[in-house]
Amino acid sequence: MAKLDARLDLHFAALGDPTRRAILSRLARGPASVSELAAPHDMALPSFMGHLKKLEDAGLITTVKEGRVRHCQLAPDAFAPVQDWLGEQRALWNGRLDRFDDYVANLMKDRNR
Amino acid sequence: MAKLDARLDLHFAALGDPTRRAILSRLARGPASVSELAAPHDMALPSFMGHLKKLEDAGLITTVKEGRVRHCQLAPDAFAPVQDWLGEQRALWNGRLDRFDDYVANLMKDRNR
DNA sequence: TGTTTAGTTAGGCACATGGCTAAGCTTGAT
DNA sequence: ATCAAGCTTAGCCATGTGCCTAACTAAACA
Repeated sequence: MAKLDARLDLHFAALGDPTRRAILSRLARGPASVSELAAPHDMALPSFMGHLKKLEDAGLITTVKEGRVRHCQLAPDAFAPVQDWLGEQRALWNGRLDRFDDYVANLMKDRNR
Repeated sequence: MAKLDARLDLHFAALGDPTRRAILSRLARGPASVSELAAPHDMALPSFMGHLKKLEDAGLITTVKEGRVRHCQLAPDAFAPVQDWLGEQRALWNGRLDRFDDYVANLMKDRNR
């Protein structure tokens, strides 16, 4: 669980920045080089690379260097951990509702006695 | 778009911390007071309150003070913005957006420059 | 009325984050 | 052999984050 936690930390932290979400949206349309990705963002290249590094550290994208160009693409199943966590929360919430139903059911039973 | 962006920033940033995710998991089981929530976390109360504040600022939880006790609960549809964003990404990935949507997205990108 | 309980406010410290410039290093083109 | 393109490294700065302690306020209780 602790390992998963650390991964989720990186995932959510990476997603908590509009520049990085924009990069992901761009990559969802297809792979691109660093400078292609950087072009629409009014930011010095080293700053931009910092964002790419966080996305890669989080496992959201993968990059390969070919010659002097680095190609980037979305990682397969990039959002699976986030989806899974949301699913868990949903399950907890539903469990709560189930218990609430039980509670109400019991109340009714008691009342009818 | 800019407003949604800011909201997503807060959401994801709030989720990017294990303490705060634990709070949400606890609240998914039902409402609780501040000290009930804080009990399992080995942390000074002011530090813990900082986490609660971020969750509330992000709109993930709501709190009400009754007497000297502050009651906390999950906000209704707390995760909707995150779910929506993930849905969008999925749609992009699946290439489900038609040309008009693409056209609008590009327009907006240009406008924001 | 005095004490305990439950938060809150104030302030401080260490480290992370997000931005910059300047300089360096491969690779591809001329 | 030289120059340009495409990163990459190094180092700096301002601000934000996450934690702490100490002192405070406002209920609830005895």
